[in-house]
Amino acid sequence: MYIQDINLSSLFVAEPGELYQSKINLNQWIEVLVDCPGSTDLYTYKLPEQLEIKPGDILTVPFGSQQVGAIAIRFLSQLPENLTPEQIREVEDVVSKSFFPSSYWQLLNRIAAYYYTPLIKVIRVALPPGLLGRSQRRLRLTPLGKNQDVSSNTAVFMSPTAQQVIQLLQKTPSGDYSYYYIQQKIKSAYRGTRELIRLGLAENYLEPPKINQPKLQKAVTLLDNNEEDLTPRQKEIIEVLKRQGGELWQTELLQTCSTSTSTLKALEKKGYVVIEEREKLRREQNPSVAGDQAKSLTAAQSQALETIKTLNQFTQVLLHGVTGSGKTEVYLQAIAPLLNQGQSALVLVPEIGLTPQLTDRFRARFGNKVQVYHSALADGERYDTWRQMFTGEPQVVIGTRSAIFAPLPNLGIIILDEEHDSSFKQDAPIPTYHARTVAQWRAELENCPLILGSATPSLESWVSVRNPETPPPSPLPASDEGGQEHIYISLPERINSKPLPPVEIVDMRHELKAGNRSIFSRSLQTALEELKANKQQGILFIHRRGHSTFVSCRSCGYVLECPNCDVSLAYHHVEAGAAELLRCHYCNYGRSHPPHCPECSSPYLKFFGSGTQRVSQELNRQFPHLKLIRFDSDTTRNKGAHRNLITKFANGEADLLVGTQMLTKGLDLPQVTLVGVVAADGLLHLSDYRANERTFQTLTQVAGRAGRGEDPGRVIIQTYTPEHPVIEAVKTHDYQSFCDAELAEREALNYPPFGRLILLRLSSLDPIQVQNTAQIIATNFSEQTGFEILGPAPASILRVANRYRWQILLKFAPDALPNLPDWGEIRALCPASVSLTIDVDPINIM
DNA sequence: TTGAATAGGTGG
DNA sequence: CACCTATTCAAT
Repeated sequence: MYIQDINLSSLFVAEPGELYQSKINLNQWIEVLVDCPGSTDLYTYKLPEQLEIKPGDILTVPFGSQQVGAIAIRFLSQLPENLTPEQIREVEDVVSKSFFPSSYWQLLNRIAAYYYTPLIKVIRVALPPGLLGRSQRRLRLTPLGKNQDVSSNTAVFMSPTAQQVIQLLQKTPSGDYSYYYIQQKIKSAYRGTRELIRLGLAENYLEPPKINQPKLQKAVTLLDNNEEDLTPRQKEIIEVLKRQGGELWQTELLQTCSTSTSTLKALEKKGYVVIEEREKLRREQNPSVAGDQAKSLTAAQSQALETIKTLNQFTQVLLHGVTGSGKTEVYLQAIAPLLNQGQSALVLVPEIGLTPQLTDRFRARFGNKVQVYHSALADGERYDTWRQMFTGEPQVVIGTRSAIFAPLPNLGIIILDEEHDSSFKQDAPIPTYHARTVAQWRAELENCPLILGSATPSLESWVSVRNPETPPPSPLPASDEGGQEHIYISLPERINSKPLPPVEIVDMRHELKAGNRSIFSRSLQTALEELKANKQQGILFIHRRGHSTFVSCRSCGYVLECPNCDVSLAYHHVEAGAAELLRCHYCNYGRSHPPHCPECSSPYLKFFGSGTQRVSQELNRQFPHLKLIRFDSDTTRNKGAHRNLITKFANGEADLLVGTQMLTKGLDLPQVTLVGVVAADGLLHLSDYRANERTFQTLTQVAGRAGRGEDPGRVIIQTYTPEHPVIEAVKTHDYQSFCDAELAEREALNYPPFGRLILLRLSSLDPIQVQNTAQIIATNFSEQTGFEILGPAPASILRVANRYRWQILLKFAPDALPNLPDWGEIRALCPASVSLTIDVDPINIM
């Protein structure tokens, strides 16, 4: 059922020359992969006369009763035996003449095989959204239906379901919804819809796939001509055009000259200009940045740069640089010569919205050669950026996880910044790929270097350079020919010889004993007091957003819970006057905060646990003179909000930045001297095998925000378990000893990077059915050998958004290529109501 | 995904 | 048996 059945490796996507050849060879048919779950086979279509189609093109084809997206795979000169010409339909349209090089196809195939995902789904993540369109069955009201007043007794008689459907449709101005939506809203709606159609109140239609189109705009181009018969007004326009390099968008020209199209048309008639439609690239609007020059490097930086510059084939480099050691400058200078040689660079970062500073630096250095590509772009922008990459222009693409698929034809280098970050791993939907793993394959296929940069490398990357005899898991046999494949480069010091900030650990148990019941230790309080006096800035790190993590009744102990998930509701304090809100952080359910306990009616409801809001309130109370900015996913929801908040803070409009995880990622604010962690324990006590690693990384990263400028920094971490080895390691900035201890533990239990994991996630609305299915699958596994089975076990939060979740973890020995289960068979064990996701190399196993 | 076919259930 | 509803299957 998976793609191994189709041998696509021979599948070429052919070189340009061959294509015409093929056409002349009277290929009448083409095999395509259709974008439909559950159909991984190739389907044969007829090539229409008027369309020129080649393998690799993205198509629209009729499939059953609908139109779906498809990818052309290969020509066929003869029909397969089981098909007759009458059964074959014609390709509907060519959506995009894409032209992936063959290494790109190999990459997609490898991902499909490794992550047990149908190839079409891999293609879907690689393409910008809206290219693989599909038609939609919709229902709309006829004029008669729009004017039908159901409640009046003059109305046509109809059944209750039909009434429901027509009322739903009448609520929207267009009177138009998809069948799918109507069926979600109204149970057994199809009966009602049929009735409405019969009564002539509604009609059903097939909406053709909407596909992104290049945006066309009228452009005016100046032609060489002697300017004789021109009116003064026309001369003026020609002058403006000349000054702008002979070409302008019509709208802009009209605006600058405050003229009208008729004047332009007159000029066109006289043969001075041409007006024609040109493709306009939609790009994200960004404030322009001043240019800058390469900075001088420290000894360690130049050594790193020299090493990287000599690499001209696939090599994986771990660039381990402490926070503030200037990794970005090394990236910039490594990329510069490549661009001059006509090659492109791909830079992956954890979350682009969080790093406007990084993109700004790239823009300042490389100007418009920098393209930003990530899922938060508007579809049109994303599509245009993607198309633009095919041109082969040397460029730098900065993007998040999915940018690893950027179709750059001439890659000279791939860089993963903050490579330890877990947002490089996709949890859902499938393929559950890790951008680092994919980057390794891509760099290998493109034969270019891969730079993994981090102050706190993942144990996987660390092991791959430190113990070369234990290679990281890879479905490929390690190729030994030529050159060293893994290199370790260290930047052990901050630039300008700044020291790493000292880390003070505060034992909160002592604070309580000493009578301090505030959430801030005395030490942190003093530091906050001093902040304003010294005109310095600080960062406070809190593990959670919201106000309180749960609300409980003081009389009976009742905890307010989410009706859809097995978690307590978090309290969100909204602006004064607005309703107080309880919100579920898993399914986003919200309700108002009740005045009394729903259980015993006691009015004494108490908030427990502190989030960013609570801490902000507390700060305002205790330190009213400190101005603060809250920085979490509540306050940064809008586009550009990160940049605004950071700019405000950088301009000194606030003294303190209060926020969550986002603070740890790539902030470079020289004025920050103080970093406080309100409670380190919340991070530490998460029960999966990576909790230690993640805590170490987060704390080290957040600590690294302090003391990057002139003034020395300091870090205060509050905890109830100061003796914890991770806390100790953070205190001494000792990555090495943390690693040694952690690796020993992982090795003993065969956890990654020493063993491989595959997690099966099962979920269903029916609690009994998931549990049974999980049991059946696990039993089925137990007959096989070569791996260990952990579970089945309920997920740590059994129910999320009303779905019950169970999981089975498979652990494989490090060396043995496991006898993998037959996933088709496993899937067959799942009833339709239970969904199964296979997560290869899972990171989140909660 | 969706429409068609089919199997299973219910009331007349 | 007619009618309704849920489930399964095929699609080039």
